[in-house]
Amino acid sequence: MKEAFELNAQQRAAATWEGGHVLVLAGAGTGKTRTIIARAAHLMTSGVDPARILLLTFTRRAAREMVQRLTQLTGQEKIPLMAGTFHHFCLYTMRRMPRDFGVQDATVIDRDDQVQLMKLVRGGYRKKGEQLPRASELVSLCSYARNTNQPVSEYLQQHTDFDEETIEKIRLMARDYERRKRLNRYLDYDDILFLFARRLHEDEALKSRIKGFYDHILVDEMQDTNPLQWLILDALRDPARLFCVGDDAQSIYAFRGADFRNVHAFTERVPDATVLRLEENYRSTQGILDLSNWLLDTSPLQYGKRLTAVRRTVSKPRLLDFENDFEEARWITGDLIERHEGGAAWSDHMIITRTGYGARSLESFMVEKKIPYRFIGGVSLLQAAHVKDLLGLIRACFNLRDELAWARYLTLWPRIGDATAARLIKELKTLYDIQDALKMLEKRLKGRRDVLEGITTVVETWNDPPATIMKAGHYLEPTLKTRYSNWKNRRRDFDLLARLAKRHRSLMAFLETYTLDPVSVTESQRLEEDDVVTLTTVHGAKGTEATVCYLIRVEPGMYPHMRSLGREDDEEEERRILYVAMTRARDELILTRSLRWGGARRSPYAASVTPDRQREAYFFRELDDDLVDSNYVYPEFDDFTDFDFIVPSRN
DNA sequence: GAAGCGTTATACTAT
DNA sequence: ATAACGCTTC
Repeated sequence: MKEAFELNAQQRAAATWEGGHVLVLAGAGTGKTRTIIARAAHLMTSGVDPARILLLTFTRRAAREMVQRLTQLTGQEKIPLMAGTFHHFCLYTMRRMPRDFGVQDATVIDRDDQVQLMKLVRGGYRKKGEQLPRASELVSLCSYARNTNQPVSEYLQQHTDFDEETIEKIRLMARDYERRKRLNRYLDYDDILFLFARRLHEDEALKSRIKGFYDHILVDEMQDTNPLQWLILDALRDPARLFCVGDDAQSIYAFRGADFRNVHAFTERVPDATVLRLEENYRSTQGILDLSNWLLDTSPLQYGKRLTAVRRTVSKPRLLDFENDFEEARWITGDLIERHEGGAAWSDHMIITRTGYGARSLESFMVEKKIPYRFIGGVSLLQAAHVKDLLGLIRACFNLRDELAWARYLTLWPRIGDATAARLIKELKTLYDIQDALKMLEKRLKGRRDVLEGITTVVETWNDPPATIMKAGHYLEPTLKTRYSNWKNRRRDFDLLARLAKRHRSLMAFLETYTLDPVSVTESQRLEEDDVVTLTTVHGAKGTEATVCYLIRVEPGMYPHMRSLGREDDEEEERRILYVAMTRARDELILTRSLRWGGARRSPYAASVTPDRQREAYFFRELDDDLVDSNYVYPEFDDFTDFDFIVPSRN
């Protein structure tokens, strides 16, 4: 094996550490990924069987990338190392040990399904005119409590303003939600971690067996792990050694229960652990780091972090002001085209947005100017309405108790609404297999061959995922055509889906993969293309970098986002979000904004959070002029051609 | 009583 | 773009 790529002294010390547990504190751009890969390579050269190394990353994308780089580095074709997210690892292990966990034929549900299911539960609790949190908020609250491993009621009492009566109601709804999931044989994201962690902690023998699988556990993005994930790591360590890498200044998932005590309290929890640091930034120019350092310095918290560039180039970030978000989008797309014509690859450019919604005008310009891009964090392919219709049919055939899938499929047909569907679903839940279900539906829906034929179509092609999708899609076409006005565009997504399914042996495995690792519509369209611009949310940009980064809509109300205002911890997280965004850039960081409205417009929060309040909290309110090159970009003359009449002059 | 239709509110981050 | 809601029709 070739010796690992070049490492500096600190990186090498971490990668070749021979002692016990390690926490590596690694600032942005200090070669965190490189060090983890070098660590894995080092372990392999030292004779560790790669199958005994567990690599836990934050996204599946990160895992794929690391394994790919490790493959290149070691020159081996296939490395049998387990690499993936906590969720993947836990589910994989539970499926591999069916007798110990009993979740083998469960359906993994996404956020949308969680909310749908909660709606059904909530409906049973709401008396007319009564105020209850919306289903989506209930799901967030329950999910947060579970990820931080505390009872819902306790969490609500300590951290929210709900009155006792409402808290009790939410507690009961949370309980019913859990029951309903079990009855439907559903696993939501939280169940995957929770069930795994619970079994490890209640069954010593099982814990020992699973512990025996690994000697080394490498954890990326430790600052964004939550208490449930810590319980898992804690159960698996000793004799396995932990190698956790993180940066508290880049913690941006507190809303999901991430707890940076997993970093701060590491040495208390693991007394024999060593803390190592990576401090030299290889990614960015000093100008980009100066602005990033300044941002952390304005915090009341002490991050104790000052990034210093190894690179010599300085290049200050640019801060460009526009008349409005259309001018901003027009300029960025124009700049991209100019750079591309000048020989730069599309893929050298990344556009970073705080919210998916905030990038809408930009996206329309990208489409209009035909710039190839993929949107990380855009609407997931599996969540598009017509795709959910199709998957409803497929899922229903696989899991008779999947009530959301049945409801979706059955109500697709004329004269079948919520009430009829609910009656049928109740009966379906008492049956054992799809043949019984067909018999029952035949009896109940006399003369409705349309509804039944869809099911037989799926059952007949069950072992050929792309064929099932194409046949089912073809079958539903006449019905869906009447429901969606832009059917032609939507129809294409079925082909995309079939193409994606080709790589999978079973339909449910295929769906599960994309439920745990959602692909946006634009991503799936660009499967074979490498040279595309990346458009991403800040959260999606975590762990990545690009030569040129455009950070759009850096406006009051956006940084910090107005929804965070008034809650100190949330506002502080917004600072880290901006920090993460800025530190993605290698050579050029271009910040753009429009100050015309003095804050976000036409949003329900704009009414409760005044523009003044948004400006007051704005991170760039008192920006040091020396840190950026600022410009106001005037609209081009040609752009004023919208008038189709002449305003007469007065003289 | 259930289905279907038109109008209106809503939009932060995501495994 | 989609879900929720209220109202009309079957």
